[in-house]
Amino acid sequence: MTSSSLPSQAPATPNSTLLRVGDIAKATGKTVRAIHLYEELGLLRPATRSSDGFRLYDHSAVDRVRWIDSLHELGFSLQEMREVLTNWWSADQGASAMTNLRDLFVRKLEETRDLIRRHQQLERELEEGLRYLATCENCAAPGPVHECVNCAQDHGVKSPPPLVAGIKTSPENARKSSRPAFVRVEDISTS
Amino acid sequence: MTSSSLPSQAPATPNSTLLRVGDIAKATGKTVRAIHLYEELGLLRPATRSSDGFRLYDHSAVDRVRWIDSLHELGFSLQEMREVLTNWWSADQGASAMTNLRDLFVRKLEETRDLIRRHQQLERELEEGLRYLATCENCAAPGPVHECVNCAQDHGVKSPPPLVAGIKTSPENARKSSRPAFVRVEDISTS
DNA sequence: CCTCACTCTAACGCTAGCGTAAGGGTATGA
DNA sequence: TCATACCCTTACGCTAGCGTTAGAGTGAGG
Repeated sequence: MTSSSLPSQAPATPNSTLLRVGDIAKATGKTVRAIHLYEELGLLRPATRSSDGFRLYDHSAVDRVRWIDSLHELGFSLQEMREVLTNWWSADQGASAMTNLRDLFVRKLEETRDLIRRHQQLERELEEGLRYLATCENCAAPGPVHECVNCAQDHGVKSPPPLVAGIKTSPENARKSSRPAFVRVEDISTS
Repeated sequence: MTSSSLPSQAPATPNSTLLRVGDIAKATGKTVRAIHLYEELGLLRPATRSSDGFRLYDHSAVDRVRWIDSLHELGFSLQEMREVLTNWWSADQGASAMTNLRDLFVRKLEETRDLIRRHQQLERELEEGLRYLATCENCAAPGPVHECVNCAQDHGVKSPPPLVAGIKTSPENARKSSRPAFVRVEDISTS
């Protein structure tokens, strides 16, 4: 397919340790467009340009892009990342830059842990839903799906877990907002 | 401020168990606009309308909105939720509907666990970053921030963790894509 | 020599999930 | 009687993070 170890097609420049944008893209799994965007937003800059205008990066650019990716997963926006960078490099003393960064990390660590807790909660709800649905295997009154709303089966719990209850309520809610939709008031369960 | 226990301002209809869109909004923390959107997308439908055209919901609508919220946190798009609903209600037999739902839950459970693992990884990286930065406290050579790139301090690890390395590489990357930017090739660390 | 693979800049397009405004109606309470 | 608090529909606006043309240049291999 493509030449094995060379940067791309050509060494591109005497200094063969430089990478072109496509190389960065392949190395990081991003698209060329994304790399360009990061540059536009001030997150990344080629070390230099080749004579014909190609962007040339050194290897640290790969680290930078991976850094961007990690922070993105941490919920940072690209703008926030730019603030982190300018914040760091605008501090004249390393000590204060370090302190800022540490505070940021502490905040994000808390947020991350919070997010993990919320997802663990959702994990439990899914498990609960599955346990509930498992008892449908031996349903005492198999029938059309709309009868599941008034299910009398013993599912081991008082009421269906949220993730199941949300579905079973109010049948036929689908249908993309057409005419006013009329429903007889008597049909409404008076709860 | 607002009337205490009444649906809103008025009972709105003989059947006092019905809720208006504002009530649903307050009960779920969503905005009225969001509720309307859910309806447009076929995720929710008022049980009926009042004589003057107001949407009137029964209490199960609150469950439905909470359900939407949970699934949203699980990474579902509103479109996907609609598919889940139509999928459920279009199955004529409860058994097959249940099987579909269970498969979906299983898939999402895996995804959720995966996501938790990824965030735990990020959590570790943050902690690692903090441990690294902590050793900056007793920096042997305090100075301007750009010297941190060649830090000779013993941080207890061979190389700075990714979240720190990504920042320290290539200084001054900020500056919103202006002129071509020239850099002397000799300045590039040949890694 | 021609074609392919790669690059450039500039700029419009797109999805999601609402926000927000415009223009108009109803009902409650001071 | 008026102000206030709800509600309605329609429809354009907005942010993020790229995707996707368009139009043009460069170097290498066959």
